[in-house]
Amino acid sequence: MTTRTADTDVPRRRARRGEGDRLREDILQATIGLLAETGDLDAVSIRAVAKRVGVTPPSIYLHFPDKQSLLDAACEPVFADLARYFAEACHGVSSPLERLGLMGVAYVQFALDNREPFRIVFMSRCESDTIMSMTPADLEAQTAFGPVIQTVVEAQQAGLLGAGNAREVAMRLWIGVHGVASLLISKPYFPWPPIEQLVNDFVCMVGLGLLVQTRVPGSAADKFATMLADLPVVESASPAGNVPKSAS
Amino acid sequence: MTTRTADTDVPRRRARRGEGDRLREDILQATIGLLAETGDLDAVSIRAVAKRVGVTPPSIYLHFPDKQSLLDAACEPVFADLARYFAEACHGVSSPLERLGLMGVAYVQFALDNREPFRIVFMSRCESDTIMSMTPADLEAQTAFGPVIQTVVEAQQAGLLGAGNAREVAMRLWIGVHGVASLLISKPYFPWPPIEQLVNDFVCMVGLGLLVQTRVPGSAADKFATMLADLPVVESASPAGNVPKSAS
DNA sequence: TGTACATCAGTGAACGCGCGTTCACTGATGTAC
DNA sequence: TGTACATCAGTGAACGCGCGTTCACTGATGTAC
Repeated sequence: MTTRTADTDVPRRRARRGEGDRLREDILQATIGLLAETGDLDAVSIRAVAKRVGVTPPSIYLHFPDKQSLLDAACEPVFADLARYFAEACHGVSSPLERLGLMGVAYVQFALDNREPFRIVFMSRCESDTIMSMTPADLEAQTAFGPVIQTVVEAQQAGLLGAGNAREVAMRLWIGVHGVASLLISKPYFPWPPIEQLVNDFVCMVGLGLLVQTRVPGSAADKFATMLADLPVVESASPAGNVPKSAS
Repeated sequence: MTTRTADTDVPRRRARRGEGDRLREDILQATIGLLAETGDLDAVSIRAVAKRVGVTPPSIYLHFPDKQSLLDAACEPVFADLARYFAEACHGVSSPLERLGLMGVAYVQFALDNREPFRIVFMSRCESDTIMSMTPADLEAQTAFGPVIQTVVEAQQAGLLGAGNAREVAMRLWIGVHGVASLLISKPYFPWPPIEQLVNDFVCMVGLGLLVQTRVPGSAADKFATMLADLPVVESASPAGNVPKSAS
């Protein structure tokens, strides 16, 4: 009745006819679980996954052609998951500027909640060929980057941010929060201040910088000089509230 | 006269008596070279290093007790190298604010010039025990983080930045440029704008954000509201010039 | 209701590989007499 | 000046390991008659 292997964590009931796909799902979950628990890509071997599922290594190959496909499949939902974090963070918030701040916080939260998938997808050099061969448009559509650009555009249209290349502005925002997320993941032992405060302060700083950068005319030198000498008056717009903190 | 191995890249002259340490240096250089050329930590095996030096694997053990020690030794100078980048970037620049911007640019440049060592030291999770067991003070002293904090303090004393926890301000700056550096390294294929422009724009944004954040009183919400409505006048100070660009 | 058979989920043993590391050794180099 | 010898840099073969993957197979499940 039960399938046994010496190396198995849990003896496993053989799937019934037509239920072969159950094992596929179990293998994926085991892979994700191993990634999360060990926090180490090298700890995820075909053998380790098989052992965790309670099955022999060759069984993996009934469902995935090779190891890379398995890893790809385990990381495949990561963009969709991130997009969900974004959507939830923005839910009911009308100010695009505030939404940008909340998305930044959500990005960090997502990274901390999904450390290894995040690490693999956002922090490792080698990617599956699919991502490397994407056009910029595909990238934006499939990597949760599109909503960020869209929100920047909305902020510009609302007069909250000055005009400018929305993609590049979005990249600056991404780059900033990526710094927070990746350092918190790779240097957890570093004597950081409390994470929430760190993230809020950082997002706030970036938001303020972006405001000045896009709205105050002139070169970087001009802006710094202006800021330091005597902050100038620019055409007014409605207040955006506390970007990183309060929702809705 | 020459030492030969089937697997050798270059036949190697045996060191004379008392010159045994020459091999040690060659092994280190080969390791660094392999890291840089392959861009892959996994490509650096004892065997690969030995082959590149033109020596058999056991010879490595005459100079390093194990593989980890070799990797540690190869990455050991990384902080000192970074500190040198910082020093060169700041040379002859009097404004602390401008120096901070130049250090940010230098951090990114350093990362791009030393991709694999940077990756290992700043982007990977596991560290040698020595770093993990350092006190915050040691960390600052030995990781080139100290000069950044020091420069923040100077900027505060000069009235360029508002008062506040200098360590935390320095961290925010580090986090920001780390986002640039790590994304450029791990996602080189991403359709970035020209790197110099990207870095300058980003550093400028962070610098401006920091100015507002530390100098304009009030909560984040207040500051955003103020910025958006009508930028306020704060006590003046001398202009800082174009932070990211001009040196000396 | 019983039986032969096709299907299919999964097994067990083995493959070749490259790895880090060990250990007994070799042979050139320098030194003492 | 010649020779025996100690030193020391480096070798060569082997170890055990875990890896990804292959392949012939087994045996439970469901179906046709």
